[in-house]
Amino acid sequence: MALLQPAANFDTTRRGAHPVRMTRVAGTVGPPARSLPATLLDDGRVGRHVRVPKTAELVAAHLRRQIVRGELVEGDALPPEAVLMEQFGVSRPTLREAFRVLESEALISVRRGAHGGARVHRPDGHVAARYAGLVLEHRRTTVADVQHARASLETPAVRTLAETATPQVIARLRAALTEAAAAIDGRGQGEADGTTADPRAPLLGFHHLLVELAGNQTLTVIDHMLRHILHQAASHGTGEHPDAVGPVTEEAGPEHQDVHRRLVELIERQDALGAEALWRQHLAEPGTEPLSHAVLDLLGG
Amino acid sequence: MALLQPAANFDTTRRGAHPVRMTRVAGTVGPPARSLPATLLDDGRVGRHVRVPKTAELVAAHLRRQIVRGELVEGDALPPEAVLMEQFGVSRPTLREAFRVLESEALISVRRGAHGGARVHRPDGHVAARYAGLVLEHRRTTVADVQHARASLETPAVRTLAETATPQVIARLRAALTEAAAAIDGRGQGEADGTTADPRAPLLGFHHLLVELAGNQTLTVIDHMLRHILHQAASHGTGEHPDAVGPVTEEAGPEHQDVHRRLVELIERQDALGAEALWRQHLAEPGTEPLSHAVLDLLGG
DNA sequence: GCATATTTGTGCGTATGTATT
DNA sequence: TAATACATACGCACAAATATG
Repeated sequence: MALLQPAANFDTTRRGAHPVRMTRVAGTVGPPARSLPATLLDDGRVGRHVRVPKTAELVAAHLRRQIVRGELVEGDALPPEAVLMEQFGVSRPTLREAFRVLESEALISVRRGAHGGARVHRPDGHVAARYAGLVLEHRRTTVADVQHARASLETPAVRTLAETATPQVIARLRAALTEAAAAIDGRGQGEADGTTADPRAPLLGFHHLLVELAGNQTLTVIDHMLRHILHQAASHGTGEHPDAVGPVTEEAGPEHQDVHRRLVELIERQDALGAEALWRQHLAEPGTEPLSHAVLDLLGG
Repeated sequence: MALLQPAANFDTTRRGAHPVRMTRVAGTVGPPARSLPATLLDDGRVGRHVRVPKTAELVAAHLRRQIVRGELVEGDALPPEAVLMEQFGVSRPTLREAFRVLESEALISVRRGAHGGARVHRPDGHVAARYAGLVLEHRRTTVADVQHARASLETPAVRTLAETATPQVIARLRAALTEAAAAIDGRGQGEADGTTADPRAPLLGFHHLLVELAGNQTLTVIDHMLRHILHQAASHGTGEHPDAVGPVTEEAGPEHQDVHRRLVELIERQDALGAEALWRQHLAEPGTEPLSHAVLDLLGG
C-alpha cells in the first residue's frame, strides 16, 4: 500500500483561495509500508496545449502503476478514503472517480461496510479481453472470426511446442490427457489451470494448455483473452445456453481425444511439421469449426 | 436492465423532447433525496450475494453500450451534464464518475469551456492494447516475447493470404511495396492505412498489412494491439528514442524490401508453403529479431 | 478584453450496507 | 437476535478554471 506519494508539482497555478492542496504527506503512514520511488507525474512539460490530465486520472494512474509494478499485490487493502484523501490531497469525489476507474479495470474492488474499502487485484486478461471484445463487437466481428483467430494462434504454438518439448512439458500434456479421459468417463475433477472452476475444465483447457506450454507469455495472454471472449459470447449472446458453450469453445468428443493423444505423441517425437499438420487439419474439421457466423454480442445484446 | 435503460438516443442532431425521463424521485427537498430508488436497481434476484453494481457503473455501461453498438458514433456530442443528470436521474458526482470511466476507456473525451462537453470516440485497439500491456508488464514479459508473438501471428496470416489471394489483395501489396520503395529513397507520402500519420508508415506497416489483408478481423485487432504495445515500449521504455522505434518494431533495410518483394511474388503464385517458409525464415533472422530482452515497461518506468 | 457556457474540484451532510459485539 | 460502529454511496451547493465568441 505504500505511502501513496501523490503529485507534488502541479503547475496549474492554483491560488491560495483554497487551503493548499496536493501537498502530499510524506510520512509513511500505512501499516504495511512499501517504499515508493520518487515519481514525477508531470515532467514539467510546458508545451502541452491540450490534454489536461484530470486529477482523478492522475490518482488512478498512480495507484495503477503501483499495482502493475507489484508494489501493491493481490489482496492488499488500500487505506480508507479519508486517509487516501489526505495522502493525495484530493477531495472525496475526486478520489471516488479514481476508484471507479480502477474498479472498472478490475484492479481494485471496493466493498462498503466495516472492514470494507478497496482491495487490490492483480491484472488478469479478463479486462483486456473485455476491451478487445468491445472493439470486435463494434466492428461486427463474428464468432467464427474469433475462433479462426484462436486456431491461428494454436498452430505456431504446436510447432514451437514440438520443437522445444521437454520431459516436463510432455508430462503435463499427458496429465491433461488422462484428466480429460477421466472427465469424459463420468465426473471430472478440477484442473491445475485455475482459470475456471468448471468440472469440464480438463476438456476445455487442452487447447489453452498447448499455447501456455509453448512458452510465449504474450500468446498465452492473447489466447486467454480470446477464450474469455468466446466463453462470454457463448453464454451471453447465443441465447443464454451455458450448456451450448462446449461445442462453441472447444470440442469434447472421444474422437477428438484421440487426435489430442496423437498430437502429444508427435510432440514427444519432436515432429514439428507432423504435429502442426495434424493440428491444422484438426482445427479445420467441420465438426470443430462451428456454425456460429453470428456477430459477436458481448455485454448483453 | 435496471432503470437506466430509457436513455433514448443522445443524437445531438435531432434530439426532440426526451420520451422517457428517468424515474427520478421527485422528493428533492431539503434533506438529500433518496439516491436511486431500489425499485429497479435490483431485479428481485436473490442469488446475487455480492457484486452490487455502483450507479456510476450502470450509467457508464449504458453509454458504453450505445457507443459500441453504434447508436452513438464518432464525434457525437453528448448532452451537457445537467441534461444527462436529469435523463439518468443521478447526481453530478455520479455522472462524473461514469465520465471518468468512459474517458479512461477512450470512449469519450471531455472538454471544458463553452461548446465543451463529452464527445464520443469509437473504440480502437489502443485501449485494449493498454490493458493487455498492463497484464504483460505485470507478468514481467519481455519485449522479445511480444515480438515473437507478433511474428507467430504473421505466419498463419501469410499462409492464409497466399491461399486466398485475390487480384485486389495483390494490388494492395504491390502498392505497399512501391510506397515503401519510394519512402526508402527519400521522402515518403502517407499511407492509405490511416492508422498512423508517420511518414514512415509505408515502411512500418507492411507486416500489419499482411495480417490485415488476411481477412481475419480478430487477428488484425490483435496485431494492432501488439504493434501499439511495441511502439509504446520502444518510445517510452528504452530511453525515449522515437528514432529507435524502427528496428524494434519493424525492419526498414533494402534487403528486407527484397524479402518483401519475394513474398508478394510467392503469394501471387499461391505458394502458401513457400510463402510461409520464407516469412518464417525472415522473421527468425537475427537482424529482425532484436536484442531487447528487457522487461516490458509501459506507463513510464 | 469581456461575457457566457460548461466542466472541474471541493466541502459537507445523509443514507445504506457490513462486520463486530 | 439486536445494537453499534465503521466505511462507502449518493446527494446538493458553491467556487474556480477554461474555452468560445
